[in-house]
Amino acid sequence: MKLSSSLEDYLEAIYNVIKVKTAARATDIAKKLNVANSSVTNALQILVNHDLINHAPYDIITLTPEGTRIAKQLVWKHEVFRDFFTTVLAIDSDTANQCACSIEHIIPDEVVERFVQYLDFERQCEYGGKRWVEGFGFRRNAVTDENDQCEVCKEGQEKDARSEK
Amino acid sequence: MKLSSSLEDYLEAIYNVIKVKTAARATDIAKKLNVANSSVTNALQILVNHDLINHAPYDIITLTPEGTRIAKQLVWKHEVFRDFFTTVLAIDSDTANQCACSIEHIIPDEVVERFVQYLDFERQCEYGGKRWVEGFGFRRNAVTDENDQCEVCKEGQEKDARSEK
DNA sequence: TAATAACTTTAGACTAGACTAATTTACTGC
DNA sequence: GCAGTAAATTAGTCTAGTCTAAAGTTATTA
Repeated sequence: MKLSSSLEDYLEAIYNVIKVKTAARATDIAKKLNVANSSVTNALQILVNHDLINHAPYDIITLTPEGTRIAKQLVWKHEVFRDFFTTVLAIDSDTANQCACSIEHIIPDEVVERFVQYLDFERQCEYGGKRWVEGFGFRRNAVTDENDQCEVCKEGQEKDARSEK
Repeated sequence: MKLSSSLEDYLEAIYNVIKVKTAARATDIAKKLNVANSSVTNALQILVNHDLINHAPYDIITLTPEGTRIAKQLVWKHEVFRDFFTTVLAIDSDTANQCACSIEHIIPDEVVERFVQYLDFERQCEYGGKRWVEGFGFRRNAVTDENDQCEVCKEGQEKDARSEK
């Protein structure tokens, strides 16, 4: 039962509103997603049919366990991508969020896992960490001359040379 | 004049067919994109209206200069992402292509540029290159113990220690 | 408690993009 | 040069997702 990007957006928005307000109203979602109220009503009915939310007409909106599970997964993906874009690629936070928001519906779980592992490594690895350039992200601006070698490479090579003596 | 993902797919498919066959036919595109012939006809009319392809009914399909420009850009994005997924994250080539195919319509140019810079660095940097694990991609499996340090980090530290003596 | 405001839903229209079935056109081999 | 086949187009249908406008429901407050 694969949800469309659009329905995933609704579900995620509901989750995010509930995190702050304990229960969501249609208007909250409409504002958040910048769509008409009637579009929300429409989406809610579908999500109810899929047993992802609890919602009677004119009533508040809450998530079912399954809805919560899926929403959390979406939020997780969103955060992983936002993180990757800002931390590794040093993309500004608005663009990073926008990109995350669209690709989170597309990239399969296994691939997101790889992003997580990669991010973890970057954070744990001494050498990786050292190469992080404030405001530019991991390594992005690190290649500084025509020799195709960054400062860290050169340092490394010098050390290699010394330690091989 | 932003094209939809779907129209971009058609344009890219046309480009790829033309690369091999000098001119494309509707059936080629239909097979490539796995859609009905009539869907292709439909898309072609829109692309003609946008001056991205040359095509008279029942005739062959070629790209206009503008169409070529856009198609090339799409192919470029596709390749950058495929590269990133296979080379850095060590995703299998099918999945990598699928992911590339969907996010190429979404990620803005500036962000793709960052991916390129990142890939370039990974290829140029001695230390980065050394950490590439065959079959697992750059660094992915490099963190091997509870000390949160990979082999390369340790090596590096040992060298640091020796060279500081 | 009645009026009003705010919210929600319904009804109906529209668009993009796909499909099938029927028709039209172009090509190929005799 | 014509018959048969392959390809392309047209016509019409369907779905998902959006919208506006109107009507219905709930909540607030005088």
